Amino acid sequence: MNAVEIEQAITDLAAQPFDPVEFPYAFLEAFGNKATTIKRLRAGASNKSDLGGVLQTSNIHILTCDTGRVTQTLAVLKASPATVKAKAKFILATDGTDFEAEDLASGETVACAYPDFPDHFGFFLPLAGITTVRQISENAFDIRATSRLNRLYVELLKDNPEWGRDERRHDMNHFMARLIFCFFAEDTGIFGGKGKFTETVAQMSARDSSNTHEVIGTLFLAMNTERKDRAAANIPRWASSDDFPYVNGGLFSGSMEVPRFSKIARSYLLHVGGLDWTRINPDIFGSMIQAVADDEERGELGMHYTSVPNILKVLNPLFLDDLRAKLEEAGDNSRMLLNLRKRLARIRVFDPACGSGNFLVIAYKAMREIEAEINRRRGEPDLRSVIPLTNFRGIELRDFPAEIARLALVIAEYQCDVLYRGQKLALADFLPLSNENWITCGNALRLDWLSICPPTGTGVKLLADDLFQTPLDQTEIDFENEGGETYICGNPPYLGNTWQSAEQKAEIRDVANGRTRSPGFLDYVAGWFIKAADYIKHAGGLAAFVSTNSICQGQTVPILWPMVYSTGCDILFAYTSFKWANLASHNAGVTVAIVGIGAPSNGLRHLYEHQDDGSVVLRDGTSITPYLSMGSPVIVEKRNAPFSELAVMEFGNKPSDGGNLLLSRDGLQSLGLTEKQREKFIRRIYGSQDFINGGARFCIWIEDRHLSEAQKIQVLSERIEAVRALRLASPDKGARTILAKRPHQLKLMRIGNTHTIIVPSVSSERRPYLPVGIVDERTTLTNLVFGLYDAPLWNLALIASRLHLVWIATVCGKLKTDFRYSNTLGWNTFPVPTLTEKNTTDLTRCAENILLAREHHFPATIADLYDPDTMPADLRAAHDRNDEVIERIYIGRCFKNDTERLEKLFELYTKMTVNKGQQTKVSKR
DNA sequence: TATCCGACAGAGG
DNA sequence: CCTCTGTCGGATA
Repeated sequence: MNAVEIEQAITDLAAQPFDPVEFPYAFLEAFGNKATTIKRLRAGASNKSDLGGVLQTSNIHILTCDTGRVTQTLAVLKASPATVKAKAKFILATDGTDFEAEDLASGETVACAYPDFPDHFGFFLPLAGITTVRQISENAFDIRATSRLNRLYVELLKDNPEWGRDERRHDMNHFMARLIFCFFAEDTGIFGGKGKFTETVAQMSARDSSNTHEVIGTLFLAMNTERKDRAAANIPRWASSDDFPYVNGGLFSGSMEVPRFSKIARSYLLHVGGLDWTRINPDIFGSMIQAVADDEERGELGMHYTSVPNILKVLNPLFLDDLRAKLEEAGDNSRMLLNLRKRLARIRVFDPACGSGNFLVIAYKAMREIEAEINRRRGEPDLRSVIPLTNFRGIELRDFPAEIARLALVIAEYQCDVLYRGQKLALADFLPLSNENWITCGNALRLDWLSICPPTGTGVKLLADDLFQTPLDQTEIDFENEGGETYICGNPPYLGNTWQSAEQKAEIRDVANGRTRSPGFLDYVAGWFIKAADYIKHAGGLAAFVSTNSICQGQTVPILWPMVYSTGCDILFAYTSFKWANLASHNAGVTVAIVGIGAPSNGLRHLYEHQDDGSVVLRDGTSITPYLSMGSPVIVEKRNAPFSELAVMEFGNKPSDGGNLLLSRDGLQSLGLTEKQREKFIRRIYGSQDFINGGARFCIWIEDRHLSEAQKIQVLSERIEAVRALRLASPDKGARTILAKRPHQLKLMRIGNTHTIIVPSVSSERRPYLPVGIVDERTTLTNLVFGLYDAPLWNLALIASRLHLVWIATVCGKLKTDFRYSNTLGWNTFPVPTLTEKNTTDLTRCAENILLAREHHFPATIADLYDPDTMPADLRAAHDRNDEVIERIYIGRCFKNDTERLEKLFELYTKMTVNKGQQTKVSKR
């Protein structure tokens, strides 16, 4: 169960009549305990209570009691030896009127009226195993609001199905945004009297809900009508009082239609309104409720939000750090403080993938904080903010988040005013809302950013080819940015090339606009980097995005980065790969990097390197490579053949067999072949898994000349036919046309004559060396490993070196942060000095020693042997020796560290690409 | 034809 | 459940 589901469950529980016997079980069930767990507690088997209550080991001790004895009961629970013995985290006592609980670890307590205990659900979330993310209990309000709005939304769509169709979705979303505004406004004093909106709806609408939509519609109309015009508009007195001011700002203009409310929907509405909306966090809340309007995402309601610290990883280096440094520098100098304030007023923040606006909101809040400090130092604490909300611009594809983004900014502005200037001044300046809409709903890759975020005073015209896509009113909004700065930021969508729609591919191709031959390889997020670079070329500014880390790896680098560099942009700062946490259940954790680009300046570049232990180390330097390492930008292009005398490395066999040609050990047994048949028709096959963890797989291996003989064996011919059928049905043209004609074989039929050196394509980053090994002439490879067929052993020594690992880790792609080997990107590009005969002899011996050391530990697997915590000393020594021999060949001594290794490799690579010119095609065996 | 990638995916503790 | 670590096959050039 996720937090939203739990909130719903305990809200339901609190609404039911109190049953002292059932309550403990119902409470535990609401927190996601399984029926069987509850059953065992009921039966008493796992109930450790010594007081007649319910005590779940390592969780909670619950005791219901007679009226008026709650406090005493809690004390009894605390004193109970069973509570300690069962390591309970919480104790809870209630009589159905009062409710008290204590978190025994922190000593924090909750005491409230029984019906209000769901307000404290965040307190109990550890019961559901939700402890890892602190934020969720800190933002309990946002989850409750999300949960209740979701119920309302779903209920309304049930009653008004036509509002769920595409053409009415916007109306529905706009309606929800209006409601949220009203809930916020009624609790923050913007409307007269706390809870005035909800109260009015409750009073004026019939209990049977028949006229709820009319009451709400009337209130909306009032908020869209200036006082002086209300009489003429026939607005009834109850809606036209001072309690409901003129709001507008586009929020209450447009269609005034309100969906019809069932009785249930009406009660949900009143329920949502009952929350204390002053506690809303516009940044968190916004991204949580996005899912409300998304049919596919609704199952993970409240699970997707970007954490504030992660957003600051973008915003701080982008411009906030600099502003704070200037504030520091200004000290109490009134003139400098004034200049800084003037600068703040002209800063624009532009998020071209703004979602519900959390980057914008956080940037806005941070700037207000700086402004407030300036005003404090200048003795002007009451001064109206000079930071215009309209300078926080966004583009969002989805309608509902776009609505919410603007609302979130409006709420943030009000909250900042209250915080820094006081409630009274905040109220005085709040209404009416500005009429402009600074959040554009549309496709950021199709819209012209220069017209949505136009640089003023530079005379840049709209780009003609995008003009037709741009809503005209966007270009008419004045920016208060004369002579100001623009900062582009955000977390755009990532989508690998395999998963993009034709539409999305076309967008990327159009954005690249002929500047690369291979736009088809780019991740969708690359479009934002290219557009940002183009924007900066015309209008200046800086940009930083959270991005899948793959844009700084492997094949993407030579496609994307030359394009960005050609606009005159450079990487100014970056965060290296880290896991981007959200709470979605099946989310394995996407690995991201943050990259900031802009016109080069003389200033230092900042590289924030994530270390293995989770800490971040900041390194300053003059240049950052597109692989996010320190150093001048070298770009490694893939090659079809190695430099110099390295052996040829080939891709493994792709089965494309639907499991018919590959066999487990058991599968092989069950074929029931004779010894002779096995000799002829079966080979061992290795994938990465098989090699690293020591599995055993086999494959059916039928040479063309043995085909007719194989077909006489029924088990084989059945499998061959199954493969033929599968390949004929494949969406892959190659599989249908070529592979289906030889269904008795894997895609390739490569196998060594004497031996094969193999390298797994993906392996854990924890290992200190790349796993590489050697297999015999009866063993072939899947497409998950690379093979050097019959290659001299010294090649293995090179692959097993620290030097090679550093190269692969830098220039190849990654799967999350794990090593992903590539022959074209990593092996064929690996720079090696010319090797003498003595060199190869020495290296061969090193390779043999490594293999021998491994054999001493038979039957340990590669995974066992190369576990950094338990790697055997003799194997480590063999590798040390190997590294020493290799590094002497490179520079006559050992390298000091990986940084030096990489520098040398890039230097050699640059030399070799210049000397060798274009690669020479080497014929394959 | 060869091969890079995955807002992942599936196994295991 | 959360942690760990590499399958599999489509899309590309």
